[in-house]
Amino acid sequence: MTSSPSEPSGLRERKKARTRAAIQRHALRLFREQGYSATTVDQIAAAAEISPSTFFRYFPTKEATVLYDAFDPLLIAATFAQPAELSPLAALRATVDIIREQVSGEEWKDERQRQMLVFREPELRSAIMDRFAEGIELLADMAAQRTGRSAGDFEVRNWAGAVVGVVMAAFLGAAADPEADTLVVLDRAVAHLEAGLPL
Amino acid sequence: MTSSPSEPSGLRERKKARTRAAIQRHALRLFREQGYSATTVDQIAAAAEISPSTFFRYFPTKEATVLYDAFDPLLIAATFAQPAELSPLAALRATVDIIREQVSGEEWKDERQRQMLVFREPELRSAIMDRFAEGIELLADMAAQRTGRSAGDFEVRNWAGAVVGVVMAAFLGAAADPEADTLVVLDRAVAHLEAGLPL
DNA sequence: CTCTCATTTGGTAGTCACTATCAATTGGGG
DNA sequence: CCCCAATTGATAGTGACTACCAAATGAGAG
Repeated sequence: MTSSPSEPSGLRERKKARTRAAIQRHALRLFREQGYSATTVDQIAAAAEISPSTFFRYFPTKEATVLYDAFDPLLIAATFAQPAELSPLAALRATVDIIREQVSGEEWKDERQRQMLVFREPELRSAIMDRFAEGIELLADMAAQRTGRSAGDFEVRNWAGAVVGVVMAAFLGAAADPEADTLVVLDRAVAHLEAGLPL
Repeated sequence: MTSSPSEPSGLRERKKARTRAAIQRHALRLFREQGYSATTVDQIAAAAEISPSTFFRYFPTKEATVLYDAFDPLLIAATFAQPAELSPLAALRATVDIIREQVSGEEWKDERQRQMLVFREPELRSAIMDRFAEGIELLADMAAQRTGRSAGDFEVRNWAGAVVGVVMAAFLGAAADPEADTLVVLDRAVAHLEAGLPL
């Protein structure tokens, strides 16, 4: 993985990337050690050896250091890339499988840490919940495309809401249990939804 | 310390209730007139003729002035009060009907205003999304009670997630459309979910 | 009716996230 | 080697929110 858009690759860019990574690393470490709200931006900046001003040039908010999800764009791209003949739910399931294959154990361990932090800290949780709301739009678009309906269609949006809700419950549940495997929980959740949510 | 709950008593309590209502009223008015983030707590306090210190004695945060939902406890109580033989979804539908009957047109108009504000303002939206997450627990409890399962049961929680997701989508959709009737949208959403979310 | 006491209030000072701005530094191309 | 543009740090604010203290006030006791 080099660079996504044009061809930047100067020494300058590499330094920026390193600074960004350092900020994020120290932020996560401090959050883990002292808790999220007990950690100030100044502390993070000091640990990363930059000025507080510079911190805000790399991240718009303190939240953003934890909230940025590297897998999110990957996940979205993978979902849209699934063969058109798959049903929306089948496309989703295929996406979960892709993540399982492509993400290394090490990466996933870090991601789990991040998830537990985000879903437990109230301040962070409300922020991530908002992203779930955005997820409804995304899923509605995907389902609309796959079924030939409009993205504004009530049933499409309602379906997307249900899927997001089920995913939310899965993440919330997985975050509460340190032993849980998010992907397995996600699989069960989709399967149960597909079966019509029998109780 | 004689009695804490349900004290209808003195002039002191009435004044407090009036102050609280005044803060909320002026806050909502200012938010509507100038926007949420452009309104400062000091402005609200000035409008309500109290000091900023006093503002925070009545509301823990600026958000709280809009976020408190008077119908929420009513709704919860009504749901749990439904006959035990109703299925969880039937109990939910019955609850929506109760709201429709019990809430006056005037109250509902105010509530609609509040909903549109909360679901459109990003800062407020993330806060309300968090309450939806809490809603999962609530619904899981309700469904667990009604089906004789445990509240921690995976399928119960997954079902609750789907319901909350569908309600989220309904509110989000209704907030985006000034003409929409939230309760009607809610009815359609539950019906569609009950039908197994066909696309 | 008045005295006392607990509650309520306003004011002051401080912390922290975040914004705006400006001067100094630094990397890179010519 | 030098100049330009990007990057940085420092300074000064704003606004939400907390901690604290001292003045005002309602309510019950005498």
